Amino acid sequence: MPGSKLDEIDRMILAELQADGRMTNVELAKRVGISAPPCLRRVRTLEEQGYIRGYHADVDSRELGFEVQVFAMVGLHKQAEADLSAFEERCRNWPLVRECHMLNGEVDFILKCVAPDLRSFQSFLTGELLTADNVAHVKTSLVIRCAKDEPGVPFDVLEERLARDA
Amino acid sequence: MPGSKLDEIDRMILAELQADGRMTNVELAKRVGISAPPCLRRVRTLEEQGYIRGYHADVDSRELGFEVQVFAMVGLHKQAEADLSAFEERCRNWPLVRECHMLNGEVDFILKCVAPDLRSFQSFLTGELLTADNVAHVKTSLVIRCAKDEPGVPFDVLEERLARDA
DNA sequence: AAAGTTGCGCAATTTCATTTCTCATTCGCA
DNA sequence: TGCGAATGAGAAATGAAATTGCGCAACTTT
Repeated sequence: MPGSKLDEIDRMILAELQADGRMTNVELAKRVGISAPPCLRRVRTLEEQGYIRGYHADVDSRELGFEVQVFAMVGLHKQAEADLSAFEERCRNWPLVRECHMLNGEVDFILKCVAPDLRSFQSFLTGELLTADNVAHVKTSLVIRCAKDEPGVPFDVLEERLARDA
Repeated sequence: MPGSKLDEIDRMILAELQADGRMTNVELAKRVGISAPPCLRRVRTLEEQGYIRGYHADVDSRELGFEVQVFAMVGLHKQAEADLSAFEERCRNWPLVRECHMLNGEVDFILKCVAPDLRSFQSFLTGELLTADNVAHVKTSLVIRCAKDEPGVPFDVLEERLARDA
């Protein structure tokens, strides 16, 4: 069933695959201490139950010519659900917007954007984002450098917490 | 050599592996239209040259009990390089901080944090972040919901751009 | 305590990854 | 124009991994 609890081995599997998504199943099985077939069954189950959403290569966007990363804080005029959804849908259709999170507080959304250069970002900003319907104000901040970028779950914190609650 | 330009096939490989990092090499080769051995060689080369930084399972942190996501805007008192680096190093050692980006403008850093619940985030905020050396002010925003989360490169934009420049 | 359920490991089969060779194309250079 | 050398593709072979089927043991449930 969806929601059935994970045991120690499942969490180890998730941690290993988060760290290296292309690990072979036999290597994974060795690391978590069971044989390959049950290990593969567990992985499939974790995928079906949604614990694993997918696997992705981590591609260096700067190497590919996307030199610019920007965080954009967006405020809307109206915040009825229909307005919020409409803006989210627009974000999903803007390829330069890679993330769109709705926030509490004065700012309604934060967007993480990429662009080949400052010029094309400005073009997107003035031509698309600022002129989009219902957008009240946008404050942008250029990313100077990135000190840490590890999307995912801090499994060490999770284990601590489980140990404490036990 | 590092820096040698990518051709059409290389970009297709990157796009495919970004979309599905566990694709088998034969499937990948079929999709990009070459045979398996040269395809594997290209993948290895892309890895060595740093175009591919790694592969990761996309694990659902909410399913694992991390209910809370927060963006934290951090300002420091002093911004000499040593001060900036020191703060970055601290971020790398905080497991709840998953991303740390240095920004231009009034805010010095933006952090993306996760936590099991609000209480443990508040505890981190007051006990660690706010009391850390050189931290002047922190403004936090809770993530209400996430409309888009697709880290990586918009390959459609890349291809457009290459077609235009050609 | 018997029956059902769950999950493991072993063994066999299919599929894939990886290496090795050979061949075609391209480019520099005489 | 023609001769290597280099680059990169495909074909075949080999070894490793993924996947399936099955039996067994432990734990629940009744």
